[in-house]
Formats: sequence, C-alpha cells, structure tokens
Amino acid sequence: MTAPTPDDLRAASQIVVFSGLNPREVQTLLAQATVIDLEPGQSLFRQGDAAAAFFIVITGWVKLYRITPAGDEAVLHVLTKGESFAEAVAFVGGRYPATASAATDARVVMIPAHHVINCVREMPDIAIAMIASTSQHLHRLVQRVEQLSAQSGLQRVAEFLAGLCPNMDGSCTISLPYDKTLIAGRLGLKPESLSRVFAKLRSVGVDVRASDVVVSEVAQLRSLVASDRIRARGSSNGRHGVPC
Amino acid sequence: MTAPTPDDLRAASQIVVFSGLNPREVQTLLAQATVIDLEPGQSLFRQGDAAAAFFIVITGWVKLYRITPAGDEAVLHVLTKGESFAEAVAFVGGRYPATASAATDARVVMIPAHHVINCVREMPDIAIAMIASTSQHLHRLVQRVEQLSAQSGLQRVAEFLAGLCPNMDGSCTISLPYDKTLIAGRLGLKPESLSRVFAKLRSVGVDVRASDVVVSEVAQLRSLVASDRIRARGSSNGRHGVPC
DNA sequence: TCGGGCAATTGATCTAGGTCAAATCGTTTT
DNA sequence: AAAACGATTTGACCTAGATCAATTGCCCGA
Repeated sequence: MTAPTPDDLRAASQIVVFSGLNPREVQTLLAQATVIDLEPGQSLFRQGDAAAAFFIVITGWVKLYRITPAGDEAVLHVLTKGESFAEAVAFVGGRYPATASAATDARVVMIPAHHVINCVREMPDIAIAMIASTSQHLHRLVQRVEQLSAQSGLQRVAEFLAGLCPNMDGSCTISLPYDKTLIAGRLGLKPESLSRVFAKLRSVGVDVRASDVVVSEVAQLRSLVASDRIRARGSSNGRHGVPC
Repeated sequence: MTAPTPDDLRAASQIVVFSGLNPREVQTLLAQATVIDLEPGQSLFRQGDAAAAFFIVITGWVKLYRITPAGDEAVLHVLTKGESFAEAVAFVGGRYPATASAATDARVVMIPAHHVINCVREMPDIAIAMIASTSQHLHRLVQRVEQLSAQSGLQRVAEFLAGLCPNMDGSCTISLPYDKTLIAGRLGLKPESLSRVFAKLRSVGVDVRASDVVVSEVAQLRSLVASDRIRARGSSNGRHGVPC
C-alpha cells in the first residue's frame, strides 16, 4: 500500500465514476487515494467486512465473488482497468456483500470511505457520480440474473465471446482475458462444461486454442445468444438429421 | 393517475429510501408525487423505456422482470408495501433495465425524475438516501445471483419460505404472498418444479395447502438452505442420523 | 347448479450440466 | 532432462429440473 504515482492518478481520473466531475473534484477525491499491488489470490476485502473504502482497478483483473452457505463460490463480476467497485457500500457504510480478490497480478487505487463522505458535503456532484456508477452495476447484475435464470450455458458463452469481439460481423481473432476456470465461474458453469461448450462451438466456426479464439463469423455467434440451437455439420454423419 | 391522499403520503414518507431524511425533505420530495392504481398485469414501464420517474409501492405487489432475447421471462424482484424501485435509473436519466407490472391490484406513488433532480440541488441528503437504497437493491441482486448460480431449487424454496417465517425456530403458519406461478418465477423455477419441491418438503414437516403453509420446525427448514439433503420421512425425529 | 377457464398437481420422459476419474499438455522446479 | 504440478480436456455416468401431457381442483359468471 503506497502513494499513487502520477500515472496511477491519471489512470484513475479517467474512469467512468468520474466522468461528469470536473478536474478539481476528481483531484480532491483522489487526494487521499492509496495504491495497492496484489498478487493473484490476494484479497482486498471479504464479504461481511465493514466497508471502509471503494476501489478502482488500474491494471490486472479483480474478481468479486460470494461464498454460499454450502461452501461454493459464485462469481459476481470480474473487473479490469478503469472499472470501480464498492462505491455504494463504502458510501453508506454498510458491509461488503462480496469478497474481492485479485485474479492476476493487479494494481488498484483505494479511496477511503470517510474521505468520500467528506467530499460530498462540498461537492454534491460526487454523490451523483456515485449513483450513476452504482446504477451501472445494478444494470450489470440485472443482466446476470437474466442470463442465469433464462439462458443455456451455450448462450452465456456465446454472449461472453461476442462481447469480446470488436466487430459486429465478419471474422475476428480475440484472446481470452483470464483463465478458463475463472471464465467458467463468471458464466455459472463448471470448467468441464465450459470446455464442452467450446467444443460444440467449433461446429459454428469458433475455434478456441489455449487462450486464442478465432471466430469465423461473428454474426453467427451473436445469433446463438437468442436461439441456442446449433445445427450439426461437418463431421460426416449427423445421425440426427437436423431439420431446416 | 391522481393526487395522493394523506394516507398515501403518510405511507410513502415512512419507507426505507426516506429514512435518514428529515420531514421537510421528505415533504418536498413528495410534493410532486402522483398516485397510480394498477390492475393485475398492468405495467408501469417497460424495459428500454426512458426512465422518467421512480416509484414507491403503497399496497399490492409489483413484479420487476426482463424478457430475454429468446422470449422467456426472468423475474428480478417482487415488491410490496413500503418498497421503492428505479431510484437510481430515474436519477441518472437512463433507461429502465426491466419491466415493472402489477402482480395484484396495486397502488403506487410515482415521483418524477426531474423533480428529484431539482430537489437534490438544495438537499444533498436526498442523493445520499438514494445511494443507500440503491445499495440495498444491489445487495439483493447479489444474493439472487448467488442463489441462481449455486443453490438448488429446493434450497431456494427453503430460503424463500424461511424468509416468510417470523420466528427462527419452533413452528409457524404462514401464507404465500402471491400465486405459485409467480413464486416459481421469482425462484427461477418452472411451476411444475416448484410443485414437486413443495411435495418433497412435506417430508420435513412443511405442509403447503393452497396458499397456507404450516412449517412444523422452522430451524429444520433453515438448515436445508445450507445442506439440501432431505432424509426420508422421519418426521418428528430430528436426529441427525448420517445417511449412508 | 352447471360449465368454462385457469391455476396447480402429477406422471412420464428428456436433457443440460454436474460429478468423478483418467488422460493430455504446458510450465515450472530441481 | 526428469519430475511435478496445475490447468484443460475427454469419457462415462447420474441427477435436477425442464418439457409435454393429462388430470384435478377451484373460482366465477350465466
């Protein structure tokens, strides 16, 4: 835990939470920021801890997850450069509802809750910025609930990959942002199942080799999100005789 | 859509979003409130609509849900008396991420977004109240993601029922707050599956008859949330005999 | 009281994913 | 380079829950 470098400050000041704030406000907020370097697996806070700060990821990946009463892990979100988290809880001084830990080497900026609260008195815009960013988190979770309760694993994987593709159609090559075990968790699947889904996707021109993915037809991938069904093809005899 | 009665105002002023605000602030906020009476199925807004207001439920039940690309419905939340929703989106002027419609006859208070924003300029505390309440919504969704991605249907039903029981142990009689189809949706199950889960629960002393539920041992119900396994019909013999 | 209509249960399958276990493969350590 | 490790894949299985279909029960209007 050290003082932030100018680079850190520059990175932090450009993130979404702060859009809408003027430079002076941002600077004031960041005045009390500190930087934390994390190794994979190291955690920032655990679910149930009193919320004492909120965070901004500078580099690397940070995983937010919960441990269920039965001991399983449910991944809520995996964040990277430019994303912030725990703004709202820090603000209201509750308890973190989840655990945050580094999925890779990571560098995060930490802003103490008490400081944010002090700042708000003089600059109400800060509160508005926090609401905006919390609203986005809400939206993301809403989408996650939708995915989990009404989409198949294949659809979730397709949506995830499609989200990584820069273009809407044509072909592209992307690389998986973090390891497959974590991707599986992020999508509510077991690693084995993720692996099998990748295998299935090969038949629609999605080729996963280690962490490199070649999508030969992005539009087709996207269409899976809504429809799911993959028609058998390629391998000689699809004994299923798939209909039109 | 009419002006709120004194009763409405009284009900609205006691809700969670407003705790932390002083009476004058609450009154100012409510100055522009209107009341809407809904019949079952009628909707307040649809996902994608521009967010123009936020809402407080006075009576009845309101369902928040999304329609997936594939056309299925994913229930996000079912709210009742004293609960508010859409604060954050209204505040930042985005689009509603979900549809809200009445599950029963319902009466809700609507507060226009522009008015909230005006109020905030003079009373920053309002922004803080909004963050607090949004933070709770976040927390709830986090729990939902956890449930969906790491709990069995039986565990979710047990947790739901346990949440309705006023006492932590002993026995109690409760009544289901809304129809079973909606409960099923709320728990990410099909009605048929919910029905079967109820049947299973009968073997641990949970008796569901129409919308009346008799729980003979609340503690046992709660224990299911973490463990799931139901041992065959030993009704009153609460011994933890290890199954083979 | 009768019958339509819908919520709810129940039975009979089907299947996506989970579980368990073994085989690969790429890295890292010694 | 050999050994060791972890991450990924694959195969064989099994279970929770979905699906489809048939009843049953209940409320409501004529």
